[in-house]
Amino acid sequence: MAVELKDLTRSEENYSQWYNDLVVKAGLAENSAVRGCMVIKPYGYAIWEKMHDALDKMFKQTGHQNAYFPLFIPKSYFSKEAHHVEGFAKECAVVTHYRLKNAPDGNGVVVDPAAKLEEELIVRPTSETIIWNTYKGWITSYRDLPILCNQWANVVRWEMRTRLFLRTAEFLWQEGHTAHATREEAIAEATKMIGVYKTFAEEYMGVPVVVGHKSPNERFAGAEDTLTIEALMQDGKALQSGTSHFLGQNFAKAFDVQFTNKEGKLEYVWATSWGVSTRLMGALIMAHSDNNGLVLPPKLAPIQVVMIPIYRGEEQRQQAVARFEEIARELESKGVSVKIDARDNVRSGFKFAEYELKGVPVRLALGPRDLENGTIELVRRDTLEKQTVQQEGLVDSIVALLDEIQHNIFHKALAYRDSMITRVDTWDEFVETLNTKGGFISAHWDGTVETEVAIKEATKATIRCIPLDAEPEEGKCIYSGKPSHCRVLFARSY
RNA sequence: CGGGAUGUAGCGCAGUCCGGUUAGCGCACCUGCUUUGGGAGCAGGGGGUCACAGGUUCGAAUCCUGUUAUCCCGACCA
Repeated sequence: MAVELKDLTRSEENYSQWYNDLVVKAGLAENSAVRGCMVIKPYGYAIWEKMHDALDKMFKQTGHQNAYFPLFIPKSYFSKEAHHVEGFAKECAVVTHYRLKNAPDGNGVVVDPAAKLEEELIVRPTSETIIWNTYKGWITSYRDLPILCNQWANVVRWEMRTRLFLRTAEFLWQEGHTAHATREEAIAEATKMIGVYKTFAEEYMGVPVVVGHKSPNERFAGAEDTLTIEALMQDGKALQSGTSHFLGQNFAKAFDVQFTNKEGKLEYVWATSWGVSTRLMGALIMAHSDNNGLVLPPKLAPIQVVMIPIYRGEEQRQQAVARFEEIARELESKGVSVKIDARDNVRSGFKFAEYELKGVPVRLALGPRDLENGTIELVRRDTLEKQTVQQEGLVDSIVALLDEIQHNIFHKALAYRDSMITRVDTWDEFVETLNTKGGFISAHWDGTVETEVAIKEATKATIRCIPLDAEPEEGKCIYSGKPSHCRVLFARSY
């Protein structure tokens, strides 16, 4: 059971190895035997469930309802929106047959050629097409609008290279799909939902994000505008953590979804879609972890407080556990999730290390010395500070401490992120910053795809976003020298 | 699909160049005793189709040929 993280400096090339090691050893996930797919283990799934629950609540508070649409999308639906197909065609898993039969040579089974599907089915890489095909039947009048649906589902994108949580062939996500009577309303919806993501990332995950527009080149296939939240990982690379798309009337036109407006005229419906995925788990892990393992924000920690009895002999063990049970009941009554680890087959030091690896925010240890003195040992995961405190008033101070840890984790990440946004005005500086410091680079861009692509080819850096709060500022494009009206954020990214 | 590498116990590896005892080490696992306030110690034990197939040889983890799988770097991407 012993686990040991390689003590790697996180700014180096082996960051990805370190990340992988951490994910596996903390018991979050592992690669499965199926190519590019991942097994999410119970502890990792518990964190995802916390994310799911918090997000789901936020969606409902903003008026959305959950629904469910098919996993399989007929190829013909898929091809109706030209940009959309183009964007996803290269990474689709396709179902061509519906039956197997015993192999003629008696060795296992083979695909039955007689069971070829007349029309192939695409395993959804995203559900716009199947949903808009369905919405067509739901919408005839302005009275049917808006439709505000969300779906929790798995999707499949056959990526060339995969990485636990960050890019797997199959991943879990939610996708919201809304239909509106006006352009303005749809834009407001897309903006509202990227705001929900920002709130979630910052207040629950403790991960600061920049909200902005994607450049046309990075836009979702089939969208008129893509809004994104961009987070920064500790190795200085950016991670697109959630997107919200204003789809215009593209899908309504592709699927012929029209409604009669108040004036009795036919109009195409306006659409949005928005999603976040298990990739958020990757963001959570990479934004906060240290060389002792995960650091989980209390709001997403499956176990917020772990209690480890210190003892010699069964009698002392029972005494410590009994006291812990009292404290646990009190904590639970205040909504704190606790675990008493009374295992007798590993030593306490092992447990300390294990819960640090798993990122449990607060750890309590209680032994004979404490029982005598009315004290208890308390360690917070974010700073690893250890203190011996009075048992009296413990529960209230833990509740307050969890808040403080949540706050501290976010502000630490925020300070780092802010220190990693560099304003740059020349190409040399741009390249230099990218290669030595990393992080976000705030620079002028002439607004053309050619320049964006050229910069990407030269440096691997892409425009992460055009921040929503970007101040208008006259300047010259970092690459072409042509005039620019505001700064955009560049970074190398996952 | 290009370039590079690797398949030896559950995991991580040595051994391969230069063929030769019963294939080895660390971790994990099992048993016992002692331990228990930061990843325990000692003793004993179990676990192998050396990726697969063929070839060379008295003899192959080691040499040759083919196959296959995985990983890394590109292209692709939430």
